[in-house]
Amino acid sequence: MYVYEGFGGLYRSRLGPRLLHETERRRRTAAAVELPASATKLCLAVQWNALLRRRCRAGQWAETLALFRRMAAGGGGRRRRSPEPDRFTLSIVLKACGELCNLREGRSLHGYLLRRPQEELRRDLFVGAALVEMYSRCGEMGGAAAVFNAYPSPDVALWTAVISGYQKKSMAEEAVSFFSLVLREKKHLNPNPRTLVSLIAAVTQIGAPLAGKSAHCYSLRRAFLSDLPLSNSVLNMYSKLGNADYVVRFFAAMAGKDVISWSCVLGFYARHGRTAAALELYQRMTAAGFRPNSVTVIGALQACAAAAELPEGRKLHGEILRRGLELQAAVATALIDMYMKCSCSGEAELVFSGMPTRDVVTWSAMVGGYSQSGLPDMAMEVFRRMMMEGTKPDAVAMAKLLSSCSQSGLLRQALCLHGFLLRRGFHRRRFVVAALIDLYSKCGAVELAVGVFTAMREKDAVVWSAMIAGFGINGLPGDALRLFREMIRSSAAVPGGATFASLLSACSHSGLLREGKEIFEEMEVIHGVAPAGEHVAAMVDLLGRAGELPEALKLIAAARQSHFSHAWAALLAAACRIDGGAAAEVGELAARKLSELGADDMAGPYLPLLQVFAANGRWEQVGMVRKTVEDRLLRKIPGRSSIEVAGGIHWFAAGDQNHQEIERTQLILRGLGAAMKEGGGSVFDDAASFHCVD
DNA sequence: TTAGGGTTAG
Repeated sequence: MYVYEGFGGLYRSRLGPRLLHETERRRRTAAAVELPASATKLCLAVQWNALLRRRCRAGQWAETLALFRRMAAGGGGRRRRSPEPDRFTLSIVLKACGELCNLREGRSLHGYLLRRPQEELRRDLFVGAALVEMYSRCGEMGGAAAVFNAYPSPDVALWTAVISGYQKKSMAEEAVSFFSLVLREKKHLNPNPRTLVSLIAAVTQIGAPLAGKSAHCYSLRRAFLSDLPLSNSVLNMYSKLGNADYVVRFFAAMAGKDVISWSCVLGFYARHGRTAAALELYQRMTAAGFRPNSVTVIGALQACAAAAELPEGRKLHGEILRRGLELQAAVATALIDMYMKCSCSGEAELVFSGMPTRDVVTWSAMVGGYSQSGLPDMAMEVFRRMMMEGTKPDAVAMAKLLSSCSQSGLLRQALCLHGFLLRRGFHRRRFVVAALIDLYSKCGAVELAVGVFTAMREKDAVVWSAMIAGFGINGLPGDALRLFREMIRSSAAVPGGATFASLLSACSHSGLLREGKEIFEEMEVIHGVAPAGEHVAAMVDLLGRAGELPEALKLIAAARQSHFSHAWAALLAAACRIDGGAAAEVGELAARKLSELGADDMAGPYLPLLQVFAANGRWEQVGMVRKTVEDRLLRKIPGRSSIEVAGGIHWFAAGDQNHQEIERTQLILRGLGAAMKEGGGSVFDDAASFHCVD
């Protein structure tokens, strides 16, 4: 007797499946149907399994479990006779429990299994793997390891399942130690390519390149690298642990490559700013006949975004539309990000509005995009819309919003946001705290920034650097240097490039020449941070402000060529602040060097040069520079200042001669100050939060 | 079993 799902329900037939008519077969694959009680009493476990498997394959996990409950209850018929679940039943139902994160039902199945009299079922490694998978998916890794340990002779698949479970639950250290423990204790077990894939994924997560290399060597010795997923894992490991040489060599040596291998290297280039190499690889890949998928185009879009390569980005957009990849939220988000980074907010908005569904990542890309475009009000508006439409912000969205608000420098807004993130528990995330410290610092509320900094228990280099920078931008270089010393003395955080950039900038703005020189030397010699363009520029600025132009020139001569544009621009700016013929000559030299480097596409550097020539009465040169600016239609982005008064924001252009407006504002401020004194207003009501942009 | 969207400090 056979039981089939068919049109209108379930029916019995004495015919075997081969004799069923084709249309009947089609009906069987139709939507799942409710099981009629009368029909089920005759079912055997095999037949139940077929029904369970069908629901399982359709991803109908809840229905799978419901069906199993009916099976356990004897199908609900009069002669309640429940068939004995076999290894297939158990593994299907355990999978459903895992997918639904239903630990209770999974555990009860495990208990049921242990109570079964059949020894072979309890020793069945197939069921064991399903149990491990169920516990892993439910995040109950103790249970998964216990299943492994309970087996008298576990196999490599069971071992791999536990390692993979740990790794997928971001317990990479545990994955590696479980691998080592079993390798030591169970001599009969040898890792297979799958085991190594999970191990290498864990090693990559931890960021342990030595362990990664050793797994690579082991795979070589066992001749496992013909396994494409394994060699892709090794490639990914090298690409994440940042060794460009290994990535290129390993990729070149790979006998077989697939779209994953190509996408992995493409992503590596994009993440490391090697945008031309990334786009060239994309061309090579398509020329070699590989079809780019969503991951590939995301990598290529990231490269375009990093290089602000709008024409390439637009071409990719066309390709994405042709392949129908824009429906994937990840692809559309990468497109939005690319357009935003290429200063095309209009096109980003078009992509955004065409998306069928948006998640918090998409919204954050819009918030971040408007922030980068210098439109903090738009960023706030998008954030509000996101909240209105019921998408909850995550830590990244908060960090982006905070960083956007730091452009407006509105203390009241900062206080509101601080309250909001305290209520939602984001204050525990270090990168959010760093953004908050930065925000308070830019609002001029350095004491509030210090409060946030002090309250953070485990500070990383970013948090420390944010506070150091906060002191610097508030004209407190002594505090910045003191905090840096404290960071070195009392914390395990390692100062990075940005830490030193903040310190040098703090020294430069306050003219602390000796301290700046010490920091610059200490940076490379003691802390092993090679000076980047911004460090050289800050140092040139510091020397230039102190009038030590020859020393600044020496520093540039010793710098790497890639740092030249930063350095000459800094020297030009510095030279313009000094009177005298020597300064004018150095300024002229710097402008010429910038022109040779092709780094003079904005009018910015030319304007101070005009001042230098004018101050020295070199009118002929003034005329020449002016002509260059006019001929090349160069523009300078005008600076603006804002002042917050009683909730409203007043804007001024830099160098605004409209004294009446300024005086009026000052009057309002004075009036407000007096009113607040009378009313005993708190600092949080302070209307005089002042900020300069540019 | 392998790759993948928006992260923070100047």
